[in-house]
Amino acid sequence: MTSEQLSKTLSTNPVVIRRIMAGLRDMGIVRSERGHGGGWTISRDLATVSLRDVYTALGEPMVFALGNRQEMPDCLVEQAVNAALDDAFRAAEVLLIERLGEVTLADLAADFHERWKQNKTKKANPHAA
Amino acid sequence: MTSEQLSKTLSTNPVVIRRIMAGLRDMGIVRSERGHGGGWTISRDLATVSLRDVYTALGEPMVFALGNRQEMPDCLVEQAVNAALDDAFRAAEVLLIERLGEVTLADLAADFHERWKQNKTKKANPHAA
DNA sequence: CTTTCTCGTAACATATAAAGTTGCATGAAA
DNA sequence: TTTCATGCAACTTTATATGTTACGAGAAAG
Repeated sequence: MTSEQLSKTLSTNPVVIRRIMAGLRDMGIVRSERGHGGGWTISRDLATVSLRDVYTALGEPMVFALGNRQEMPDCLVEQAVNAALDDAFRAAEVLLIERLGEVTLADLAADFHERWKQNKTKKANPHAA
Repeated sequence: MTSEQLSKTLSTNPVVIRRIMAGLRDMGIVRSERGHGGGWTISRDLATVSLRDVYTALGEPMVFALGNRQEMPDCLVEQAVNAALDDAFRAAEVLLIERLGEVTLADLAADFHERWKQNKTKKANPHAA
């Protein structure tokens, strides 16, 4: 698919798509081709790509909205608070990334197909139990 | 202390202090008094207040910077991704909050005093091992 | 009872970062 | 050589958190 097509599907802008896909391309998850007939193609078996890989490809963006704080403040109170929060945040982040590593894009595809079937059934029989 | 004093200590604005302290007050962690000689006082034993209580008092702000997404999108792909992410995020959040519940303000105070002593020693003997 | 000091709160302003946009260069196929 | 695509830099817009101003209300001091 082209960035143009993807951006319409996702209600955004082709350049935004390219920005995001660039990370995935550098990790070898997708490939891009220029020129006529070009666009984006998947270049790996979906079963070999985990959400953790995607997270890494996207530059490991900040996981937490909280705790966007100074690394080594002079304030001793702040230091004490940071030490406590760092422990907790680090533990939570480790668990999160571990979980992301357990889900592959193939899993997501399977889940999607499941939902797709459910959806068709529901549309045919809107009032079924 | 007054909001004015606190705001100077924390390099911010008195109104910001009041906004934040309002949550702590509603949870009974601090008390505010108006008028001459008023200000903020701690109203509970620090050993009975955990970081989790503070988190709750602050209105349980969003923990994660990622996944700021629609609850039940029409897009089945988005649904599948959300389901996977929700699992992971929920697990991480549970762990984080559990950890926050294990740290009391008294713990932080003790840690602060430890740092304070260290700091004094270092100032007296800057080149000690 | 008037002044002074404080919080409470709403409304407004500013700053920052994420998202979106424009423009143009580069490469590839028709 | 025209058309279609990505690559990339620079700029604009938008959203949100933070900071600010203004004023009302309560409480103590004089």
